[in-house]
Amino acid sequence: MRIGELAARTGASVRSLRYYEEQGLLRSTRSAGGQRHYTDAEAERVAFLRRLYAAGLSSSTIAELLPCVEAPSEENAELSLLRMVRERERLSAHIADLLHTRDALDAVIAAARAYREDLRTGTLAPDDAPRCERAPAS
Amino acid sequence: MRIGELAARTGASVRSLRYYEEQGLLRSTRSAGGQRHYTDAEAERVAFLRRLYAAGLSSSTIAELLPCVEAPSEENAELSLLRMVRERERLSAHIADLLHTRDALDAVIAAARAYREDLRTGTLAPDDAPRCERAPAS
DNA sequence: CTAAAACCTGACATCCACGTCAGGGGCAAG
DNA sequence: CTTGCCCCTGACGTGGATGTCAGGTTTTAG
Repeated sequence: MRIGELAARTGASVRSLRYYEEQGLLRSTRSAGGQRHYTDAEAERVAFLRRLYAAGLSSSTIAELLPCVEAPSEENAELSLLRMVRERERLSAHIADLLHTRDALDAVIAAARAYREDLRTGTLAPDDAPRCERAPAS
Repeated sequence: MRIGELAARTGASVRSLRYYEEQGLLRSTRSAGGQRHYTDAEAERVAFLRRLYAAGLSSSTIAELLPCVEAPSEENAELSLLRMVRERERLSAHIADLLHTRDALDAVIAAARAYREDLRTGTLAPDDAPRCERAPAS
């Protein structure tokens, strides 16, 4: 398939696909006229790349990991494995942080709801505003 | 405390703190000479802001949410609540996506480990490289 | 008092994953 | 051949959070 179809299938823009190639994350075969052609495998690769981007990995980090996926060998296997494990840890920490943040947001929301309830029932004492940013601890 | 100490305490750069203020996310009192002074409450605020930034919220989004935290009132309460709930959903979706990505990464790692094991035991068949990017489905 | 350290404003620089535009070709249908 | 559509390269624009520098002022330590 050509680049337009790959873009349509994966949801990445044409510009992005060329950018991925430029960064060494994606390959293509060229037609006689120079147009890029891809197989279904490349579509899967793009989906994988997009996941990694969404996980906050940068192009260069992804490029470091790809050798394993691409052409595993004795030389790079250990190094790639190490990097992947490290990225996995980073990702886990990030997820934990986001869960934490969501909890904080929940506390803010709960406080806001309680405040609204107080407004309705008229139980509001002066200066009794919810102090959301001091919600359940860090 | 002055801005340098606040920066040291929160891990944000001095530049960032001034930027937060510029965006209306942080306030300071000024000394006679014009220097910013902060209380412990501001340090907590900064920690809260950094959480929100880490969760992918932009300055403007945070600015939209802060009125609730800051000065809840009848007019903005409903709107802020709505926005917060929306951001909470966005955050949840993002977390789910990251968990998904971590699973994919785990699959890649497992494949790489298996490949390494094959190398050691010599059970490797030709062209038996792990195809990590085709790991357990999307 | 004086020097050093910290702070001020304002402005320009940077990074990164793209968007977008210009100017030009490939390629199938009619 | 022409029309239309998709594609090419190259280059500059963007946005958001932050780095960095210049030139000057305030605060603190000695």
